[in-house]
Amino acid sequence: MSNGFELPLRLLMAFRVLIDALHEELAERGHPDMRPMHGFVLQAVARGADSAASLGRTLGVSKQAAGKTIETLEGLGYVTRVPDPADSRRKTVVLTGRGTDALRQSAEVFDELRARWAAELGAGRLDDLEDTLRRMTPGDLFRLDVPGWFG
Amino acid sequence: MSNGFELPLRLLMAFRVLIDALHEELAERGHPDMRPMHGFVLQAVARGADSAASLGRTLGVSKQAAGKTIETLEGLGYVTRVPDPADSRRKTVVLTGRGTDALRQSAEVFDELRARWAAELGAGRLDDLEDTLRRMTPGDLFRLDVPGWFG
DNA sequence: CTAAGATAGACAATGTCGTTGTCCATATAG
DNA sequence: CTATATGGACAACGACATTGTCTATCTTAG
Repeated sequence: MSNGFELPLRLLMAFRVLIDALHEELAERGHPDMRPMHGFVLQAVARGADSAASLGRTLGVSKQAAGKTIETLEGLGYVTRVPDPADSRRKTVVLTGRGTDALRQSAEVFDELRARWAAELGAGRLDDLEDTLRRMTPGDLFRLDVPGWFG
Repeated sequence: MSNGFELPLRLLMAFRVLIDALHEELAERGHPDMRPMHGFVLQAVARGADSAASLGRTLGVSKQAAGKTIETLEGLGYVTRVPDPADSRRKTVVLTGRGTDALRQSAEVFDELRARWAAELGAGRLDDLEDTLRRMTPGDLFRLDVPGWFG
């Protein structure tokens, strides 16, 4: 195999390793129905994408698709929609207690996973890894338009 | 933002950076209709997943889904199906000239991208990155069952 | 103030891509 | 030879995205 092939695959697998571990752990902590996508969406909502239209823009999908995703999350109990008093067209998307819990738990698990990596690699090597990745990736971390990108 | 959140996102973005650059370059080299998925499938075919059923197993999807993917790739001219003389149920999937060209070009571009990273980071840091990733990811690189995994 | 345009969200039709179930032809094992 | 497993095609369905259209509402220009 050529050299260059390995790097992207390792990056993807490392991501998968973390995300799979996250969701295994989340399932045991009361969030068995969370999917990788949902974490992204909840993050986006928490960061201000609090309507179908703005969520769609943040995620790089149509507002209709964003609306359906919100419906799904609403069905799972992670968000609610409340009418916006200042603009009666809008329905503001709000994280429920369960939603904020999911985010808090995700953060905890990610911190634990990072600690596990630090223990295995040594803190220095992990810091180096993060520094290197920071140098090779765009600064704005939250371009979350991942959904259909791969197909 | 908590510390642990950053690592997985950076890993994913680094992967995206490479894959986007690859396909931008591939488009200019005569493969504008290649999608990220297609590279994975062609790889799998080249590595011996030469029937709908075995491709499905390798990719972690049903044989029907694999069959449709093969049809698509066939329509794009990357593979052909030839009857297997030893087993008249099977139709062996074979890379066309265009298919092998796509793989060769991908390898070239990945090598160039890796060289670009080496130039920017220094060869030592890039080697460190790859070593670190190798330590944290499974050995068998070609578990390519990526398709629906994210949903 | 009013008219024009932009925006939020709902609804419908459609496309893509995965799934399961069924079926037939063919290999393979007992 | 017979029973079972396998490869591939076809059909029905579901998840999830798309575009287009519609109404209600907000915002801006004149």
